[in-house]
Amino acid sequence: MDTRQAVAALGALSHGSRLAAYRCLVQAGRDGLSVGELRDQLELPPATLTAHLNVLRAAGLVGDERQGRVIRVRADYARMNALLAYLTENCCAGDACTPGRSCPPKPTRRNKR
Amino acid sequence: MDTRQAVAALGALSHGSRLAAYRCLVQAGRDGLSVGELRDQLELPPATLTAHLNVLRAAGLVGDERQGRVIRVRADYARMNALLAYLTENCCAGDACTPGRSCPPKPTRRNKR
DNA sequence: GCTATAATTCGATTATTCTGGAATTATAGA
DNA sequence: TCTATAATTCCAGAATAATCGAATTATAGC
Repeated sequence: MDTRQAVAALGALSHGSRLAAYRCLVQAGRDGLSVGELRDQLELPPATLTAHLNVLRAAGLVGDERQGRVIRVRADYARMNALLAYLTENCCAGDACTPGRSCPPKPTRRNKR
Repeated sequence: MDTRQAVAALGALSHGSRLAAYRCLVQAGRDGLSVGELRDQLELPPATLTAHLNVLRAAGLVGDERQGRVIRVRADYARMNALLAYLTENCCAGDACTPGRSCPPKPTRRNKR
């Protein structure tokens, strides 16, 4: 995972509704949830939920599969692991921190966020 | 760490410049860096850097101490550990995930983000 | 083809964040 | 006290994100 992807993943999770959605999906396990089930849990209007899901999708944190009329959404565990690994490697805390990494070059003008 | 704090921390890190700043501070270790040193590394205008630092401060990810004219900024490792713990506990990935947690109640109207 | 249901995209509005120049505050040293 | 330096706050404009009703697309079943 590179910095760009980490920023996208962090941004995707930095919203109460999206974090809640992601947690529901993690808790739901391998089968995930349909969009409708998620909607019942989170009580969001359809367009709003879709917008949030699109952010999570773009960040690669969830994947989905159409099953007939229903779209089943799943947490992408590998992605979350990659994010945790990124944070641990690059932003790790306390005594276990490995020094010696160079300060990253400044981000490119576009897409800092 | 509660959800509110996690959202704040994730939001603080979800920006290229702030993530870069935080990484510089982690890499700098216990002594941290002065704001001026950070400015040299990141090449940001003073007001912009201060604004970003204020976000990191509000999220509790960095702390600072005035030393004469200079303000020395340090990464708060405990906070990052708490964030990693939060993500691991609530959004953990793959086979090690502990099921059985309940889907969180929907966030309050104000301050979802 | 028709109807019903699931979910999305479209489009417009509102809210929030980002950015950075200029003015301000804080401190050190002469 | 005066000057210089460090960093901040203030403020406004630009950019981006959030929200969600209405229209649209996709699919199933008859």
